[in-house]
Formats: sequence, structure tokens, C-alpha cells
Amino acid sequence: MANKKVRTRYAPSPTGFMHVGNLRTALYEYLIAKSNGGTFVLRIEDTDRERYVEGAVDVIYNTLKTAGIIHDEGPDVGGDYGPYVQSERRDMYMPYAEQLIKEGKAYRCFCSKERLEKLAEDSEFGGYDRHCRDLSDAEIEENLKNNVPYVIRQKMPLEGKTVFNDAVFGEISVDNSELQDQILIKTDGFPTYNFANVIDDHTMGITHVVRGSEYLSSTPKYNLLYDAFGWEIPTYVHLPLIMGKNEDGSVSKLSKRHGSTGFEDLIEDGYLPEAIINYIALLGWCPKDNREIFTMKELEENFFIEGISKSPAVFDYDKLLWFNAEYIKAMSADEFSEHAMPYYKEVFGDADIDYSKFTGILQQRLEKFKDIPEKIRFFAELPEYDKELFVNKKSKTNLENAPVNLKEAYERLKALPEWTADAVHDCLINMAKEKELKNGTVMWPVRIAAAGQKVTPGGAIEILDILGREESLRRLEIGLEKLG
RNA sequence: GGCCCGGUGGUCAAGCGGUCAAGACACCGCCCUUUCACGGCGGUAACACGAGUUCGAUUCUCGUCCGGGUCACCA
Repeated sequence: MANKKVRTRYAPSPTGFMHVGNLRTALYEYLIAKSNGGTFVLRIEDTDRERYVEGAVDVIYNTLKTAGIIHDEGPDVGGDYGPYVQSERRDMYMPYAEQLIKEGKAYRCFCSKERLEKLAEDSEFGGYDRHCRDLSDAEIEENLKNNVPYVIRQKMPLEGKTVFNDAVFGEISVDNSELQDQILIKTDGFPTYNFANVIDDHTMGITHVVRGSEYLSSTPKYNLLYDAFGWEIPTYVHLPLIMGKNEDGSVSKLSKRHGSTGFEDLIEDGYLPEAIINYIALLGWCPKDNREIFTMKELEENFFIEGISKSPAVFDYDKLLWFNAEYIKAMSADEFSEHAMPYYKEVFGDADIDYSKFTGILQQRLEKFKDIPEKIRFFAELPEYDKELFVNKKSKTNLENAPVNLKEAYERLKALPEWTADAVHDCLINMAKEKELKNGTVMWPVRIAAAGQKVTPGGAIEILDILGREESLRRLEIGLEKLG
């Protein structure tokens, strides 16, 4: 086994929605494969036609692609173990079930739905009573002849335990008496999810079955199937659940009521794919050196199964936001501008503007690109504001000195031969020095007049520089009017 | 309810018999500073509980409690 090449698979149902829990499962499957030089397979489990959603498969492709989780084999890229869409494999399951019948490990169950329902109502013993397990050959022949619909069930051992070893949770033991004679093939001839899963995983050579811990207690059923066929049981890697925090402080499995839980929702909310991946990689896994920032490549190099945690983790949007800001800060200026451009345009339309200056003031203080418009809107239009904004204790400004200093600054700026950031800077700093004032005493009223709001990205000098001479002076005049 | 799993600060988490119980996010304070941020420094805050085993338990065992998962002709 040690030498066997690792193969993992991600087997989503096309529902049109990629939950972050599923995304993390896909990520870990990918990382387990890649960190071992293995192969990552994508298999689409679309047997449930009733749940079929138009375009849902594309959502899967697009999500994996933008997330950087690239599969080596799959419906779109092919491979030696196809087909990779379950509905195209439907004919291969029945022979396996029939083989089990022949070997006495499974049987046809002719029980009607009504009988089963009654059974569930009547007894506190929930489950099938194995009524058809020991039908005589004659009875079976009779039913077959009369075309009585049937399912195929597996014969579970009546006593003993099934024990297996999970790579994360360790040894798990379940009494066989807990296990029902599970259905392998449904009345319509289609395999159940569990059965198809085992057949597919085996025939596709999957070595590591990675999935959420909700499968932990049903894993013995899978193993009994592997045993029945005499197949090697794969390595199981069960992942802890991702939880969401409820308003009352309790936690439960992450769902839509906790906020955005789909990959596309998160993107829509302004989170970068790299940040999302980085964050969820650490939600349930910890590197040896406790590092936080990882590119996908670095994750591939550092991931190891023993680092996976057993306990469920609460999804923390604050931490995700921090990752997002880190990724924004780490961008080159050009990269930042490229991401920011749609938002710049949202505020300024097609105006001819040197946006690089915006990038300069925004990059270090931005958490999400979608926050840009609200941060720079005041450049496009001076907001209504109250003159009380000119009062700031720390800068030692008040309604008495603000008009005086603003007036002085205005006159000096107006006389400036050229309007550059340096020129404006020197002008205002010199004024403060000459008047023996704190820099802030001069800067504060200027910035307030120029911006019309208390909090701004960048200071007075950057704002004046971006606004340009004409608009700057106009705004300062408005400020003086307000104060006068 | 039966069965399975989990339980270190508000959150993510290191730890794997002997530590003053790391680190990150969030929060608070200070510094830097023309606001806000960024950055720097510092702070508050945790081993669910009770028995064992042991010279010594956050680490091992059992019980209790709490939390979650699972018991389909769904996937």
C-alpha cells in the first residue's frame, strides 16, 4: 500500500451550489493527492434526475477552476477510468449486485412500500425486518414470474462488530446488529448512492476516500461491501464538520442562515478565491510550523493528513476578512489597480483619471474591493457636511482657529506655481512651521474642507493632489463659507 | 431514543506525562501619524466536570455533562 499511487476523488452532486464544506472537502482531496504525487479525480454523481439543475455542472467546473483545484481526470478532461459521469455508468452496477446474489451475499426483496411503512409505524425497532432474506427458491421464482417489483439488499452479518481505522479519527467500531440489510439496487434498477459509490471508487482505483465526518457511522456498511467483493478497503479520511454560529450563541452545521456559505456567494461578497482557499485550508488543518499564509502550491507542498483536526470548526468571517486584506496588501500595484478598476469606474464612469493615485491610498487600508466606491465617492462629489467636523481636539482645531488657518492655507495654496503632491506638502508644512502650529492644526481643516467627511483614505495632501488645483480651491472656498 | 464522534481563551488552533499552556483573528491600550488604516509594542482571556493510573496529568482510563453526526428505494 505504501507504494501505491494515491488517487482521490471529488464526487459532487450537481445541485448548482458549492457549499464551502464541499469546497473544503474537494480541497483536502486535492491536497492529499498532490502532496503525495497522486491523482485527483472529478466524478459527477448525477443519478438523481429529480434534483437535476440546469447548468449545475458548470458551477462545479467554474468553482474548481477559479479556486485553483485542478482535476487530473474527469468528464471534461477524460482519463483511463471513465466514464466520469455516474449516469453514464448506470449499466455497470447491476452485474455486481447479481454477483452478490449468486454468492449468497445479497437477496431480492419483494416487500411493498406499504409493508415497509407499516413496519416502521408498528415497531419501535426502526428498520427492515429482513422478511425476504430467507425466501425459498420457489417463492422467489413465483414473485419473479409475477413481475413483483423488487430491490436488492445486502445480507449484513447478524452479530459481531465491524472495525476500521480512519486516518483522522482512529479506530471506529460498530456492532453489526446496528447495520441494516441495505438496499443496493432500487426498484427502478438504479443503484443507491452507497452502492454506486463503492463500485465507482473501486473501479476507479481510488486509494483515499475523503469525505465529511457525517459518513463516519455509515462507513462499516461500505466496508462490508468491499469485503463481500473481496476488494481492498481504501484509506478513509473523514473530515470534521464546518459549523456556523447562531444568533443565540449556539452552533450548528454551517448553512445559509449563517450568511454566505456558497463559494460564489463569497466571491460576490468580495472575497478573493486565494483568500477563501487559504482560510478554509486552515479550517480543520494545521501546518507543523503554524504558518498562516499559503499559496495553493505551498499547500500542496506542506499538507499532511496527520495535521487534520478531529473537532468541528466554526466558520469565522472576521478571519476570512483578515486573509482577504492580507492578500490585497500583498498584490502588486498593477494587480491591485486591475481588480479595483471596475469599482473606480463605478464612481467616475469614463472620466479621464489617473487611478494609480487611488491605488496608492487604498491598497493598505482595504479589506474588500467592493468597499472601494464608498471610500472614494467623495472625490467625485463633495458630500453635505456639518461645520462641526472642523472641530478636532487632538489636532487642536476649533471653530475659532479653523477659519483662520483654512483661509491662510487657501491663500498659500492658491499662490502655488505648480500643483503637485510635493508642492502642496511643502506649502502646508511650511505654514505650520512658520505659524508654530501642529501639522494637524493646519491639515485637519484642509482635509475636512476638501473631503467633506471625517474619515478618508489618505490625508489632506493626497486628497488635494488627486482633486487637482481647481476643484481643491473650490472646495476650500465652500469650507470657508461654511465657517464664515 | 439507539449507535458513532468530538470537548484547550469569543473564534481558528499548537500541545501528544513535567510548559510561567504557543501562535493567529477579534477586542482593549500605547507608539507612529494630517483623519482612518497600515506597521510596531503591550494587555484581557482557555485545558467542561468528577473519579482513577502516576512521584506528577491539558495529555492515559472510566463515568457525568455538553455539543455534533447518523439511523431512507436522498445523495
